[in-house]
Amino acid sequence: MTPLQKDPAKAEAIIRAAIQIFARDGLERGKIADIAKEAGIGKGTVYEYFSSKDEIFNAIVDTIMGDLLDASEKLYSMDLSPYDKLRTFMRMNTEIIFEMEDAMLIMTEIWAQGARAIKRGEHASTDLFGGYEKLKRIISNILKAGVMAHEFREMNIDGVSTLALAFIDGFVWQFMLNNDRAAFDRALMEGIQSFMKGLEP
Amino acid sequence: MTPLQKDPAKAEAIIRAAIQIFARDGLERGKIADIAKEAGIGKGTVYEYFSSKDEIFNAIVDTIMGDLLDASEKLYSMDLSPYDKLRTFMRMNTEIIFEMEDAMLIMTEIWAQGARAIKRGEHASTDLFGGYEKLKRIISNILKAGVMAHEFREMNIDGVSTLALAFIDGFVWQFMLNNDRAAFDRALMEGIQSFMKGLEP
DNA sequence: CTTGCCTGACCGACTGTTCGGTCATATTTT
DNA sequence: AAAATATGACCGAACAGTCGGTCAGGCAAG
Repeated sequence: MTPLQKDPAKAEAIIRAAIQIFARDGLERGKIADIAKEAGIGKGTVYEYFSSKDEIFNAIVDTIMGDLLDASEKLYSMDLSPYDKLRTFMRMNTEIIFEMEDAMLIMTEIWAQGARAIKRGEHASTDLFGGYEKLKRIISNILKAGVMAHEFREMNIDGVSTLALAFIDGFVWQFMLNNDRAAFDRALMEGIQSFMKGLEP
Repeated sequence: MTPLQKDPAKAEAIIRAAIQIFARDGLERGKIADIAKEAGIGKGTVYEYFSSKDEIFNAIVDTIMGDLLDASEKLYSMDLSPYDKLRTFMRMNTEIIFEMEDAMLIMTEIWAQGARAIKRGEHASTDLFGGYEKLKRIISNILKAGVMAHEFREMNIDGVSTLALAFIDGFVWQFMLNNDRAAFDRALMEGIQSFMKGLEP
């Protein structure tokens, strides 16, 4: 449904261009014409690959969330102690998202859009929330294993996994403004340390 | 500059209506006409009080941020131990924001808008970031006092205050989706506990 | 010739902002 | 007190600009 067969490389190019344009101009102000120009194709061609602007949003979410989930699942299946796994999860996801600055700006708007839709009783058109739930489940599993192994204290799993995701999300956001990579790394290290310390038995 | 003299009550009514409409439809899709209708006045009258849509955004930010800062500063000046002060700060702000659901949806979009502007080299038109800095400074001061009093461990103040704000922000966001107040309270309690534990000496 | 991708001019819907005019109220005049 | 006048808050029709999406024709490949 999303990227029709045809030339998959072109579909990807459109998505890349769309991420750039939407990050610069916002979801509403970002013009299809600009995306087409950025991708080096005609406006009409965009509609050969995506039937509407909304569908481009969807494709962006799928791409980004896919990347994030792939990395997380790969990490999850590695042979590490729960403690190290969680620590690495936090650091890795924060850094991945930080690098994807453009995408992050877009995801935020899409998230808000979805939240509004849900408030209205409709269901969000994108599957952003589903991806988020999957991430949360991975964290929950790591936490459970850690508690079982007495590496972490007893805890309300749901509360802490919420905290973990809040951490990642909020952290990146604050550093999106002042692109000081060194300060980011320093604060991230301190933040993760503090977070992990809060889980000790 | 913002609310002209005229009838201050009407300016407030416009802002209230605007928050409602923008939260429902988004910043771009939210129509001035709808705001006017919601406020029970004519479309043209809106422009007697605010010279543009952007200025309404500004007024919203000032209102919300003002409330948040007032509460925080009041708490800051209370006679409590740094530990209790921080604990209360976290809980209070999270709850205030949670209650202001509508405003939060809007702030997020405005934040993204500002981040894009900054990325482009312009400066954000709203003063959202300034308010955020003020909040951060309050937290930093509490933390410093706590370290001094040996209630908290030695730490990178900036990293932890970033973490604290990330906590509040991210936490509320996740619960905006499933309006389960009981679950929110449970997770919040666990989250704060975990956070505070991370700061112990 | 046929097929099918590609294109950009075009259409129509939408909405922020403007502006000339209305009218309730306040102020001045008689 | 009543009439005349002035004020400015209020209004919504009209304007002008913007864009998502369409489609008739171009072009390349087989």
